[in-house]
Amino acid sequence: RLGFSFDWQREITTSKPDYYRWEQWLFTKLFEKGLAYKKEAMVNWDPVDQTILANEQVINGRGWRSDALVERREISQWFLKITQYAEELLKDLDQLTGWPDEVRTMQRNWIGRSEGATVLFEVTDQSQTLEVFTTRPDTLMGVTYLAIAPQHPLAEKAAENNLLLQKFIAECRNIPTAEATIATLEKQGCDTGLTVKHPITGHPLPIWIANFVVMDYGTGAVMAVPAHDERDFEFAQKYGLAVRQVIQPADQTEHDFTQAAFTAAGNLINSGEFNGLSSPAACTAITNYLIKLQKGNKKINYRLRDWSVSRQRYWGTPVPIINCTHCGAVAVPEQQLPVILPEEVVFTGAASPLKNRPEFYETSCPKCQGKARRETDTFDTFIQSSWYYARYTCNNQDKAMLDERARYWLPVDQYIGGIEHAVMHLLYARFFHKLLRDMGLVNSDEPFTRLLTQGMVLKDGAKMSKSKGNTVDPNALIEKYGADTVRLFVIFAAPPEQSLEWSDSGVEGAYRFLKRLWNFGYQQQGIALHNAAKNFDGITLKPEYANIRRQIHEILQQANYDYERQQFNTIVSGSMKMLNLLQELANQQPHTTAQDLTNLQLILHEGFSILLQILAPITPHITHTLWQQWHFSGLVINATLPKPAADALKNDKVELVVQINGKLRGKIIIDADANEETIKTTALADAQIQRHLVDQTPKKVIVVPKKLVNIVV
RNA sequence: GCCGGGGUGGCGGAACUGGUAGACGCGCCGGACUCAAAAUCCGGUGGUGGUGACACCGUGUCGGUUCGAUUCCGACCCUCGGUACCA
Repeated sequence: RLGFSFDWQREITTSKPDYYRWEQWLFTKLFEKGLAYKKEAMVNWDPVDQTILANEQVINGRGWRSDALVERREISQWFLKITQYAEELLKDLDQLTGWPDEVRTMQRNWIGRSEGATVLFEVTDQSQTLEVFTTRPDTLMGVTYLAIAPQHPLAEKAAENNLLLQKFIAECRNIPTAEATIATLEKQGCDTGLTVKHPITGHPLPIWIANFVVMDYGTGAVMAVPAHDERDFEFAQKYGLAVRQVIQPADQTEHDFTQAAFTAAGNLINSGEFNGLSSPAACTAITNYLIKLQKGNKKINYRLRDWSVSRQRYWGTPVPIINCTHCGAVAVPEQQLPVILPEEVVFTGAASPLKNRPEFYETSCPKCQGKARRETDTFDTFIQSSWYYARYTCNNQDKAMLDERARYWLPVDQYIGGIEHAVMHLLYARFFHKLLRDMGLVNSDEPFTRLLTQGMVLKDGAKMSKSKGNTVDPNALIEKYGADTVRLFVIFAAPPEQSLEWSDSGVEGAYRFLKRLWNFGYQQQGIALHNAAKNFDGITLKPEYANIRRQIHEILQQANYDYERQQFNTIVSGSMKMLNLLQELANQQPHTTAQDLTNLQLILHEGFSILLQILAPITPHITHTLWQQWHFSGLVINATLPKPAADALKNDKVELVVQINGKLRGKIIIDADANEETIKTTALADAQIQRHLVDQTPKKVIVVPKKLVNIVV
């Protein structure tokens, strides 16, 4: 009813096997290529409800329903190797010029490429080493301790005969997995009693377990340089660990190391043979030295982690894997796909019902034919949203995931979605597109050429949602005001990227405008008959008419620009201005000479056609009817927005603002082609300006063509 | 915490590349029409002072650059989105 144009023949349902079978098929191919693999990962475990919780379901460290303290648990999960595409996902952001800059920046930061080095520390009295990654090898001589994650194998080993450590590690098990929680945690640590040897000096350094070191980033261990890293500094202050300065600020100023770390680059001191080197030079020198000692290497590290795609939930695409005690994880053969999710299941309240359903999980190994167990995990729903755009092109293809139609249509010209999808969904979709490309299913590098991220709809300051009960039913509004009013209001309320505050009185305003438009169209209909075949060739308008026609074309010019930059709300305000202008002009008709009436009506005729064309995409129904009533040719919906006429935009007089010291003090009207000297003289001679300049001598006069004159005194 | 937005009249918002702050609309005030109301039309509407011409202040806060800052720079406050199992 709102006049949207959906092609329902292309409808897809991601929860049906004819859709999800293809992502099962893709997964088995990725498994063969080594791009899908299994590893242990941390989840939030609710010990009372005996279930895995999403981060959203953990509130202040407790389960949202049971209120029990959440525990971390390590379980085996399926991952896709998105990190193998990290470099390309990063590099290709440069070619996405049709995307908002902030989205590209967020993705760049999310991928988080950093160049640095790995350093190996030998653990004293143990035949093992501890590897760390650092972006600041120049600070190596300032390392005073090492910090490892509570889940690090070395932490567990150190705790074997240490009750204090066991207690600390146990406490850390109650930290939820969300990054925001970990990052805002009070920093806490515990000395393991173990030490490592500094790779260059051989000095012993203590190893601490720290609650803020995460296993997922780098190696789960960091070298701490409290003098030159804020977090290390805070930790060292708290536990009385040494602070050793090795970087001197480049401007030779003294830094107070009792207050804060000095984190900028500088020149090396207290670093033996590396003294005097600048930070960048030292990074290279120290890394090379470590390479020579075989105690380190250059390394590019990414913040981006591999994508965990298994979920221990029932409603989803079953992971197409069979676990065999002899053969390990085996992909379900193509001819056995899809693995259909049973829909008649019994919910027990705890684990996924698939786990209680032997007829689902009991199967045989495709390789050795022995007894085997089917995976009961399902896919993350981000998988479904990562390729649906491609499936629209060939939703009825039952022999393949995609066909030549996908290669014909893709990439998507214009994609629209909420800003909340700026990173995850859009990064996963880009990743999937590259996977599909590498399998020959699509032939472009990126899925979406242009991206518009729209804002949320708010009511009474809060996000409009069913759960909050603050929704507005569009049907009631369409019933009362019609589809065009609803469309116009929504477009007029805010630019699409901004959130939109719903207001009922705003709807009234939109309705009023359309009524005025309709009335104008009806009252002035007679004009259409006499002007259909006419144009402005050879006609000279009197100045006030030329002025109105110029304003009409200026609005048209602005509308062209606004459609281009997708700022639709100002197109509506432009249309309102234009109707005001036309109305004003139409009201003059009874008081006009016969000679002028012809020209006046010609302007109205042209102006109304422009107005309808500007509005057509926003209010298609009313403009369609008015377009026909006025006998304009074809259908307005097929018309392309006209460009402004050069002769209409021409203006021989321009208004210039006159400022004194940047303050508005007057205005002058002057010939458009007046030279700078004339402009200056006219401005200074202006009575208004003269009054302000009493007893003051201008020092300088700045002329900005077509805009203003600023007199500096 | 970190990453990315946003903050302008009573309200939604406009101001394109540093150059007239508040377009357009809502609301409100006054008027016309009407027995009256609704609808419609006309006028006014950032604040303070002034009869007035006009002056001063004003774009989250504080500071800076500039002839000139909503726009650029620095610091901060508030708020929204994301933070890898909400999607």
